[in-house]
Amino acid sequence: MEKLIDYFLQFGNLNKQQIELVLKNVTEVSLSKDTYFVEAGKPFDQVAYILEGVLRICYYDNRGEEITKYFIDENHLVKNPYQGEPLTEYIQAVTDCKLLVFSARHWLDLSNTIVGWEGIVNNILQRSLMEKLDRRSALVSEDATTRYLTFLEKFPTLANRVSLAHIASYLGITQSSLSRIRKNIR
Amino acid sequence: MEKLIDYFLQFGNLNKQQIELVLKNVTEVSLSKDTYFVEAGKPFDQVAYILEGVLRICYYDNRGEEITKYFIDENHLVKNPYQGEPLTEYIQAVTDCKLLVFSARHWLDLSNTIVGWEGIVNNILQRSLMEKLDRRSALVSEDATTRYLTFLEKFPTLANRVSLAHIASYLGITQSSLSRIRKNIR
DNA sequence: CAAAGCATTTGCCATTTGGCAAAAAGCATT
DNA sequence: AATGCTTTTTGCCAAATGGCAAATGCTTTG
Repeated sequence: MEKLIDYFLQFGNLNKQQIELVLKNVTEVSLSKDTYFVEAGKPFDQVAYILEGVLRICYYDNRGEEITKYFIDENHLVKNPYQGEPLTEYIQAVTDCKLLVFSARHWLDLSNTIVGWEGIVNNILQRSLMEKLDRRSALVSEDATTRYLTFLEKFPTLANRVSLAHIASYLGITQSSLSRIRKNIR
Repeated sequence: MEKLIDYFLQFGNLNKQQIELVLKNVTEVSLSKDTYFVEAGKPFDQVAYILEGVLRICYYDNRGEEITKYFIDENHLVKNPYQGEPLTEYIQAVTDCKLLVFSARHWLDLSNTIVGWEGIVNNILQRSLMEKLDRRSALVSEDATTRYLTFLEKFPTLANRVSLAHIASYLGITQSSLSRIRKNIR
């Protein structure tokens, strides 16, 4: 649980009481590999913090291809960017996961009780959105090999835990191309 | 100026006094085509609303290629996502522009005076970040022709106002490829 | 241990895109 | 109308990537 608090403290201050309140409002949840945490079209009002494991956000494009928009790994927050509206994408466990989950009600309690909570959270979300935007953006202008190399740099721990197919669908290349690229790199 | 207010009202309520305050804090600024509004490495603490024209956010990748991360056109807000820190990218006028600019001080005044201002603004920024992320993301898995076609759909008014080179650098393809694609589409 | 089921690699070939340089087209200025 | 400048289009060829199917490798399960 300490990880969770450390995480929030990076973005703002919390006193002891506030920290206790946060901890009181959270529940540990396990997800096994390949399970969907949330499905497109369904509400997603909880907020989750990843303790262990990797999630991916994905959707199907108009040709029916499954596309991974991004991965989220340990020590990151997962929250519906369009609060209150149903999710438009899937959130799937790529590995077995342990999450700390705030229910919608508990999260609301935090917002109402902790002065500055919204600010802290907005800060977190904005930064993580920027990061994702930057990563996705960079891919657009890179060739396939560079895409994979920067992926390795940015997510060194993911390469071994995530299937080729998922990585390929994140990088926007075919699985066989990715396989060939990996061969050529060594 | 009405546009500016309408824009904010989409995301939250403002009473007459608050609206007046917003209008009092804003200054009209003109930018001519190709001018940099802000340069990488410099502080960018103002907030701008585009009345007319198109800006682009761009940077140089490690091969020195200029990359357009996104375009921002009329009736959108431009703000440093990392408040207080210098900008890491360039903001350039792609056409002649008319902006409404809030200085850092004036913007702060609004935050301090208008209850809920931060909330409105966060809402705006979060949504626009999501939109950009979605657009950039989609490009990753599309082929060059599809990239251009979806660009046309999403920014129908931009195609005629922005140079081929800029569009190509946004789509992540070469200028000549783009030219060929346009030929094949008709 | 064998069989079944996935995940990954490979081969072969078609298609797409890039690189580079020249030509053509557009535009503004005189 | 002629000149110079920038943008866009083309041609030519090389390189990168995709599509598809078969082969190989790995893991799980009975």
